[in-house]
Amino acid sequence: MSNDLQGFELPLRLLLGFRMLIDELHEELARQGHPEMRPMHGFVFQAIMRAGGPYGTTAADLGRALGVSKQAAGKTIDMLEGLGYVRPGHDPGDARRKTYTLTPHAYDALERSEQIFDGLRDQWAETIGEDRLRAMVEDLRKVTPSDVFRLDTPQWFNTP
Amino acid sequence: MSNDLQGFELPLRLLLGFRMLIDELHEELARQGHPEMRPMHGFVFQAIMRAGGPYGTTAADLGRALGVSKQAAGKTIDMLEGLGYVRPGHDPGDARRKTYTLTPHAYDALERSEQIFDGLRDQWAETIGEDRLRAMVEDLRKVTPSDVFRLDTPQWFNTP
DNA sequence: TAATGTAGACAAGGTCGTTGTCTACATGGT
DNA sequence: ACCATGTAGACAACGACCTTGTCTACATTA
Repeated sequence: MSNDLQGFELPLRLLLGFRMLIDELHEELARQGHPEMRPMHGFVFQAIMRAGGPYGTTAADLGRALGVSKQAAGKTIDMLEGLGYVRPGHDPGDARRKTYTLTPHAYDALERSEQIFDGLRDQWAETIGEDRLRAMVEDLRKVTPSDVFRLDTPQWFNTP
Repeated sequence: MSNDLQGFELPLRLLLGFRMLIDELHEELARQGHPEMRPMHGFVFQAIMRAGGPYGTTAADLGRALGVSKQAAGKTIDMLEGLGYVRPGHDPGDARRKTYTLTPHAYDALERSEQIFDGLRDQWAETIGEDRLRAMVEDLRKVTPSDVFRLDTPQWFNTP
């Protein structure tokens, strides 16, 4: 390998780096009591924490945050509810809204993810150096948008 | 934004960096006569060049290279043939093999992609410095696998 | 109070992947 | 030379997940 890639190498390495981290995260999460979590779910949890109002997030909120239809977001929520990661509530100020909030089980997954990511970060720092890793993140911040959550990424690979 | 991300930031920035580059690539490719190309196709082209034998690549070859079934790979090839990016041939040494090779139109897309990526790379270098960009790629090489092509990435987001 | 907009439920359909089956051809051991 | 085994490709059924469209209940604003 590593032949006539040139300009292709930068994007490819970025994707590979991402996939490695996420794959190792989920291997470890599976060992720690979260075998059903999918790569997508981490993003969904973040979106549920951010997108909704004070009483939680609705399917419509989530759909907008993730760039998918409210129906698709609703199905994701159904699955997460089945897995025990979200639970339904309601908004006392608006009888239409069927809100969802993260359960302790979801927060457990988030905390463990945080720790696992920290461990992986340390591994990278050992390999390339703490200063270089810090520089990488800093540089990436400069060339990527700050409004972060727009995750229609799965099918995005197959768009026009 | 940029609040309680911590360990999440590294993978997130890697993904965002990847998406930015690929999105800008395809915007520009669309302007340059390739509006039907999808993010996935670049990987498929690479795989078609690498995976097959001297007479071209079969659907089964492509499926193995991409980590999908031969049927799925076959459908992708059908689409690419419809778009004029691959054309069928045959392997004189094996009558079963229905091979495909890239057309000049596909090579045109690859050359333009190369140029566009170079331009984007230059933009990044202006923002963060040529040396820092070089360091980033170098460092990513150290922490990512060298056998690069395994692109079942789309649905990968939604695996167990 | 009436017009307009949004949440959620339900249904139909599309895209793209999967597995399973069948036939034609290749290959390697006997 | 022959036969068992394996693989390529065509065809079909099916499943996961997304979409659009429609309908009703509730909110909001003129």
